[in-house]
Amino acid sequence: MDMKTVTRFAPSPTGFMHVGSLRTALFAWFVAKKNDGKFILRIEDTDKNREVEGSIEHIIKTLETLNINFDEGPNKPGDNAPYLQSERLDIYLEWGNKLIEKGRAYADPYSEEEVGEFREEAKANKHAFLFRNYRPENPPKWDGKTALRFKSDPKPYRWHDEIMGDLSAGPEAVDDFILIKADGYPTYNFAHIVDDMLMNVTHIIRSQEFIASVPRFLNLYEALEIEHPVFATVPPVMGPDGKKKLSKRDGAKDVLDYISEGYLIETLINFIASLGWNDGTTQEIYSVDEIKNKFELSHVQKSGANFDDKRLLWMNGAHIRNLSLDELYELVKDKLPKEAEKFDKEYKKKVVGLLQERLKTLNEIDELSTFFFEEPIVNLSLIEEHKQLSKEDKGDLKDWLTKAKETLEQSDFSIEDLTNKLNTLLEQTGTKPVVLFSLIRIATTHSPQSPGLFDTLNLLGKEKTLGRLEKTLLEIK
RNA sequence: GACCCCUUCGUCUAGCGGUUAGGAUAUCUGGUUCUCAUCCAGAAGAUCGCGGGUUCGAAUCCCGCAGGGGUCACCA
Repeated sequence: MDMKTVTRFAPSPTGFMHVGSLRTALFAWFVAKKNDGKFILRIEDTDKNREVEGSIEHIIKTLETLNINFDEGPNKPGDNAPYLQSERLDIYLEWGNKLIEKGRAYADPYSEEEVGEFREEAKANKHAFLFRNYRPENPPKWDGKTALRFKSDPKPYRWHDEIMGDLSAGPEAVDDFILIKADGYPTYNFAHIVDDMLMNVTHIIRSQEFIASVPRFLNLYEALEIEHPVFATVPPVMGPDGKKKLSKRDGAKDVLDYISEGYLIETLINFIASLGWNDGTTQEIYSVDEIKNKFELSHVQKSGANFDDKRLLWMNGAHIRNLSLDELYELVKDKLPKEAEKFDKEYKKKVVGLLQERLKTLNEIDELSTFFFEEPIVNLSLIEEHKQLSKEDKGDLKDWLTKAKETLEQSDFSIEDLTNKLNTLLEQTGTKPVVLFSLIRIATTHSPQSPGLFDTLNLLGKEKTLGRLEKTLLEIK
């Protein structure tokens, strides 16, 4: 018997993937890969009304962008094809008929409206609604034009969940539910059980909205005379207010948006995995491979976690700093200012190197590197609003800047020489570093922030530095 | 109305009968010749939701309660 671990991610094609759905996919992927198993992408498209066009492609694109590679899926057929439930209708019919033969399924003689009335009635009497209380005595033979309903065998259940632990529920949690809808499509409740069985899925990793349905699933597994896979229920990801599940309405966004905003794949995976999972140590920053190797369902938190984007931002900076210069350059080379294309790769790489420890997102490279590629517009307000420089006399400032220019004219612009000459100037002018260095820094970058002065001047080079100083001197009256 | 699950610094979390309740982030302070950031050092921040028990001893085990979340669809 093949005991290979098989997990699946089974989204419905109703839109993009957000943080919550990505986490479920990630955990399933980790379980498969850690155990050298198989990861399947299955699309649960059994509700035509809710389907959003293009979302299957979008989900696949998301998984591929994040390198969450599945072994089988709609565009990667294997032993278990097809992977769209809408293409497996004959399979569900076959298994539905088996249940009819066993006396465990029957044609639902009621219309949706009639069932709705039963429900209202139960609600009015403050009772829990159970369809089985309305179960028809002699249901008609099922002709496939009405709903096929499961004939439940109510009983209490105790079961184990790899994350939630030991769970239990009474017989009131077991009811007759629809297996196949009047339109011929199966419900999730039926289709996923049949598919997981046929695809040899060993672990069902799903979000917690299904936990209340497990007793009904257990009853169906029994009726089908099959063993159920390992269950693992992932807690919800909450919105920033911590009140409710993160939803699109509360600002949950497309995971791909984070990529286009300059977050790294590694950050996203590290961050989302850390929302509920840890390895018991104090480590915070993990590579994807590390998580894959260390991941354990038993170490997943039971309670919901808040999505805190400040922590995400910190983690992104940490991952950016862990990158080699070559890796970082490849990631940001297309995000540099337009003018950067006029410069050679070596220069651009040096700019990226100086900015690496300052980046929180990749996209910040544009704004932070502008003055390395474009001639800045002289901005004296940076001097006027400077804590120290604003206290100095304008004439003195002009004098010091002139002397700085004269000094730099003599420099070969190596970091060593720049350091020596500017430190000497510091003594000659009797100024403090905060005054002289800030002044030169602003006069050459006209930017509220930059890398260190010597690094900046060294990279800008003599010609540009002197040109900018001259331009600034002309503006100071 | 019924059923189920959850509850440790603001946030993410460690902890699984004996800890000064640890780490990270966020916040604040100081240092790193200049800004921003990094890095380093430090501060503050949790009566472990509340109330009972069991025990020599409980954040950890048991029972209530409260708060939060989820489910009760011909949606997944």
